[in-house]
Amino acid sequence: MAERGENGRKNDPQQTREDILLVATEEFSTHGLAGARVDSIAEKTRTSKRMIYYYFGSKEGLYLAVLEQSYRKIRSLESDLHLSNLEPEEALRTLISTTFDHDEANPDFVRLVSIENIHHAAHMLRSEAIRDLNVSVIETIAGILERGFNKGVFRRRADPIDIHMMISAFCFFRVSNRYTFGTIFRRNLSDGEIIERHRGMIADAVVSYLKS
Amino acid sequence: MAERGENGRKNDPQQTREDILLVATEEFSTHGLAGARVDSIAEKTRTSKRMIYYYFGSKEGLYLAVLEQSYRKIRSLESDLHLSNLEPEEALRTLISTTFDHDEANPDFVRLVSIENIHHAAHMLRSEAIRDLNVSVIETIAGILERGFNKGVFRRRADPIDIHMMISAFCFFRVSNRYTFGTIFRRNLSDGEIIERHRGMIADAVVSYLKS
DNA sequence: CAAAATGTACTAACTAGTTCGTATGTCAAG
DNA sequence: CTTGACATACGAACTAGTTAGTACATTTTG
Repeated sequence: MAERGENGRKNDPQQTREDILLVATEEFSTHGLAGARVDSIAEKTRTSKRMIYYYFGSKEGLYLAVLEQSYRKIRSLESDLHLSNLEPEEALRTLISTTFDHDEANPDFVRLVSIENIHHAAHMLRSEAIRDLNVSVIETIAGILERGFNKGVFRRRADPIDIHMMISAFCFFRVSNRYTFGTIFRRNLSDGEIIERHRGMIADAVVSYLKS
Repeated sequence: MAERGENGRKNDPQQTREDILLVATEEFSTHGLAGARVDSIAEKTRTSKRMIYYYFGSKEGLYLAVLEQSYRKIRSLESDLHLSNLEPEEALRTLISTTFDHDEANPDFVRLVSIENIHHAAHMLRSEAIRDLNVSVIETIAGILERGFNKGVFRRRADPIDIHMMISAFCFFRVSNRYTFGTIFRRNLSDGEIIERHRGMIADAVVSYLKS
């Protein structure tokens, strides 16, 4: 296949694309769409600006590709959790922990979503790939709520999308607003002890809400 | 004082400043710091770009002034609620409703905070005015939690900052992530019915958490 | 008059996107 | 298997348009 030449260049389109996307993700997530610099991305890449336009057409095209890739990553993680054989409360707690840990581990993703919201989700609207990832979580939650209610564990009939929002809000906010919140309240939300406490807190809150 | 001249110009520094700030708030909140255009702000103002630099020194200076003004507005609203003569649960529910309605009514503020987080709260750090607005809410919440626990209404001893975060997260997220969330789940979070449901939901969740 | 407030027109620097030319891979024909 | 033609992948340097910020002159106000 393609071996590393001594000095001469080596064609490796796959690698080039991925390299650009990786660098661009970082750039967009730390500077926003308008703040990101194509030249800056190009420099940090092992290829040139020419290639960015060759593969992605425009700065916006690149941004969209970055966004799509980020969403694609979650979708895959989300699927294989096998919660249906767990007790409702246990299943819910597991799902919450997973969401919590995902956001905590992927600040870039969180920041990109924030940025996309500033732009009124205009790019997301144009991407079918992104628009079609509603399914799994909501169905999973709906199933858990249903089982829990039937078993008498949950006394409240709640809307699964609302529950998902409640979970997302907490997990997302901790990461998205880490800096302003941390500054105002002099608290480091990346601190291990606080992470542990918060992970339990959101789970307890949701569960007690459903039980009340 | 200063009257509107027929055609000639009229000096009105106060008004000029405010006019610029108003326009700039809108511009920064919809385009972000880097995306905002000084020329665009100038055009929408009844004065010129020269004045922006005369009063605010630079684009960043203007951005900071916008941010400070936005924070100053909440601080004032927050103070006069007189919650200490209400029953703990009632006081908490009132506080939550207030936060909820504030965020719902001030999407510009929410967006500015999101933007500031993208910039790692770098500007906020440089503004003492903003850094010093931690006090009131936390003390208020601490008082409510204390009274509630002593009365036996709340069974859980919770950290007031954590509780504030939980409330903020929910209220903030509904506004900050309105577009992506709305797009993915085909749900309009500005819908009146949903607003009502969510306002009750976050209150119930926090209260049931504290009671559990 | 002096200081504060304002308008007009300009500039230096930056930045998204392009032009032009070159190297590399591949695949069919010899 | 080797040649050569064609498509794909790539680099360096350039450009046209934009944008933050300024120089200079003028008017208002106390």
